[in-house]
Amino acid sequence: MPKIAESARAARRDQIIAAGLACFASSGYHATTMADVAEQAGVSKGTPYLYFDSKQALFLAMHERWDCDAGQRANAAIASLPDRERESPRAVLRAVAAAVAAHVLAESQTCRVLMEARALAAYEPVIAAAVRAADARTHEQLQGLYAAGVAAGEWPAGTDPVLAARLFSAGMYGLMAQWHLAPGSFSWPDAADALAATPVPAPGSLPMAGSR
Amino acid sequence: MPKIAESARAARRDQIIAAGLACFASSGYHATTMADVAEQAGVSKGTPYLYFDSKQALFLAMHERWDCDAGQRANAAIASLPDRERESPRAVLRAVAAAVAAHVLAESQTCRVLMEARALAAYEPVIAAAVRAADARTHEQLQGLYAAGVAAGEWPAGTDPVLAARLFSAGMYGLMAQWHLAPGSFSWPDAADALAATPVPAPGSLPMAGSR
DNA sequence: GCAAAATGACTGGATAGTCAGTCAGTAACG
DNA sequence: CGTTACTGACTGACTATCCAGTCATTTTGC
Repeated sequence: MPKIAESARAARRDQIIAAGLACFASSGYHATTMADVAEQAGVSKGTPYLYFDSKQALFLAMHERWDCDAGQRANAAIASLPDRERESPRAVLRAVAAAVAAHVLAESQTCRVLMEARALAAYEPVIAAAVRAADARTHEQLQGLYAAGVAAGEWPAGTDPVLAARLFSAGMYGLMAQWHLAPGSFSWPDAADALAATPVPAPGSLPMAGSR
Repeated sequence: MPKIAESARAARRDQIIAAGLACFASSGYHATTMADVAEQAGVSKGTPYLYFDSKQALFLAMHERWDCDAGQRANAAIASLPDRERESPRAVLRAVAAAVAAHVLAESQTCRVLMEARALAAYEPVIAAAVRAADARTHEQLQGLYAAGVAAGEWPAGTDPVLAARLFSAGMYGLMAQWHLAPGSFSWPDAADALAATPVPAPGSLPMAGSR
């Protein structure tokens, strides 16, 4: 019944996603027209709608793809660690940070889309849901790492894994934003590694600063 | 010769900026029309163009306004510290972090606009320039604080003030992004304070993690 | 040969920015 | 002081353009 092989259909879908990636990354979501995407993909204006219900649906598909991609990279980085280091949550976290840094350097297009998704999330509930879901998964893994690290004595006792994970992901995201604003203005690997290695004080562990 | 007093003109300008803030914060830059802004301000569709050349110019004016506001808040927070603490760079940094946290909680509208400006900066060179300029100023102050803190022994010797400042601002920005994505999901004051109190390892101070 | 895939002209709606005209406030003049 | 001439702040209908999504038609794969 398939007019074209399943694989051909998937390939065309990928082709459109790739075109969307190129367009959205170089011009942003709003400045990109579906006609741009179609032209970039070398198909007619109607074809993308045979694979995606709407511009937003195409964007969401791309976001999902990036998410899978980044997760695979991180997992590959963990898998490639020597056994000895894979036992150390801190070493794992640093490997993940390094993998993300490498990913940002190698795949700036997909990162642009990730950043844009976050921006769009502020006003588009559907995109917000997708971003939140991706965030929740990342967060869970990070919390697990920090919790294990605290248990192993690699971070100070009393460190709050939830807060630590939040600060780590916030820092990575902020670094990405800075990188896109001023590419090359700092060393990604150094910054990412510093973030992964930084101990996070438990809240209240230091006396509250003065008035305010 | 002006038909209206200079003060009246400034008031009208402010009125339009305020309307823009409300509209851009609630709907975002692209979804907000100049007609929306005009209606919100209670003026006709042509009036905003008597005060701003374009939609983008209006947005830039708002961004500048926020920037001044935030800087003033931070300076006020520093000024209100007891003398003893004002001598301590770390205490100053924590006060600034607390001020920013308070600002985010009290003025979520302006923060939304700041976030959006960063997102727009990816594809709008004029906005990018404005954001970069604001960033550079912030960064300079933070670096000064960290440098003074290292000199005073409040951060570990060898801490790189530039990297530390970058990680702090990245963290604050990332926290803002998380807050907008899931408001109320964490304690801003705690997170901001942890960020300000965190020591940042010098790059290379720890052995590089595994392969890659 | 037929059904699905692809096409591309088309539509309906939206919007940034313009401009000819209105009107309120000011000043100059008698 | 009252009238008139003038100025520029303000208005809102208008235009030129753009674009997401549709659909009748053609092409293609099986």
